[in-house]
Amino acid sequence: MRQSQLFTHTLKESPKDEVSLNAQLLIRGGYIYKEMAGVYSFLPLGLRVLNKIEGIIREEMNAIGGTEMRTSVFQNKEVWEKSNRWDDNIVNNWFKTKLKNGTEVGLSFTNEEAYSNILKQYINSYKDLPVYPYDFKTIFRNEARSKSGIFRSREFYWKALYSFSKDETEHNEFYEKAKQAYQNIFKRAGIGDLTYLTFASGGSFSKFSHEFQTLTEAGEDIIYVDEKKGIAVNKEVNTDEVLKDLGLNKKNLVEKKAVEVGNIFSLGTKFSDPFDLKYTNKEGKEELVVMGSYGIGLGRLMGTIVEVLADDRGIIWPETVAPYKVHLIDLRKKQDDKLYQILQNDKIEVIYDDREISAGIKLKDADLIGIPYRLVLSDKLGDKVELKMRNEDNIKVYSIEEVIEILKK
RNA sequence: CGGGGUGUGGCGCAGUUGGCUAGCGCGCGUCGUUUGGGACGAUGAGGUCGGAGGUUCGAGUCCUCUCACCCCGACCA
Repeated sequence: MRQSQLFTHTLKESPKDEVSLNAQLLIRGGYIYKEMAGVYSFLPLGLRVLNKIEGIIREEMNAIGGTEMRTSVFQNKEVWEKSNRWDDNIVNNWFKTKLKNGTEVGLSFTNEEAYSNILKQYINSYKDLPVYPYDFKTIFRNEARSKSGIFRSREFYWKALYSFSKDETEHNEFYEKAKQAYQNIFKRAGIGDLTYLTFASGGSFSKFSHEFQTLTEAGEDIIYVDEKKGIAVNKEVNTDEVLKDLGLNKKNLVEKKAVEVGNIFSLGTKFSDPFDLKYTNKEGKEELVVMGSYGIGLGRLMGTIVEVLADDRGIIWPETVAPYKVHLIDLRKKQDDKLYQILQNDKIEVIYDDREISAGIKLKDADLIGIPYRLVLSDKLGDKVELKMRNEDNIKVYSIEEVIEILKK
């Protein structure tokens, strides 16, 4: 990508209606555009990051047997009445609209009903289980108040997987796998060290649900972390009884603010029951399917990475989610695109700052945009090229051949 | 939904007890000089002050209504 072709440009100052660091940097860097409170469009750079995150999640979900599909955004009132979640008095954050003929439809705010309803048609026998369908899609929640930049928005892109298992044992087996997959995701996204498996309230079918909470002052949640054991409990379940259950000692817990980047929980038969989602077991008897739910908000994850890793000069993307691997900056009087072409031919993702503007602006922009490898071409370097990592201070000079070898790794 | 605050060129802001042609910085166009950390000079374009109504000789400034945005709280499958 030639930066001269990128229609976005950076902002020196933050828009006044954004207080949170994640939204400030993402807007200043040209990653997102605020449409209204709690609603953001993703610009070219932002979409690339979102796609990278999606790729990581997809790989991890597929690795544990997930099968990707796409549920509709419009939702059928009758389906939701089965689980008693259509009524606005019960679920207060629905967006609803009407067809021309007056039929009410809802806009997805979660996916349990859609999946339960669809899978009912395909699950008949124990031979059909277990299955793990999931999707990425935009969902809508009419939050009373959106806040914290892209942490809590009214429209957001998420991944939801639902597990359909024959019994508790089979469910628990998958649940543990999912837990591990989630940890892989956050590790690969560069926030593994700050993300804690956190015990939270479980609802009617299990003692606990599990949240993945990333430590940051920008978070909305309070958690209590046992750093040695590497786990945490959410404030909402931080009681003596729970701590005893988990074998945690109050003295080892530290109170922290955190943001929930993912959560998984066991649903038991909460949905299979109202949807009459049953299968016939080996003995010819009907049994209810045991379900689980596994969600991640991609925008929130993206915001969290920004929030946690940024420095005072801008964003610092981990290579795994960066929009490009390399930011090539040409400071020479006579610019040419030779190195850009070489990088392109070697399939190294590169954004090339070919703009005819001052060196200072290019360097400042590179820091703000936060791409991991920075290559600088300059008249004072001759045929050599300078390499600097966004998250390091030292600069090294290499020949073109050498730097290509490094970047190919 | 309760409380507090803010709306003035693309972005960030100033605008006094109502008074003349609404300013400043950044950004943008043109010319020239610059070229390793958001360069400098000259010159130019761009706003009708969130919206509607009202008071007044006169409203960015006062009043009423309204919309949007931000913060705190409540809420958060």
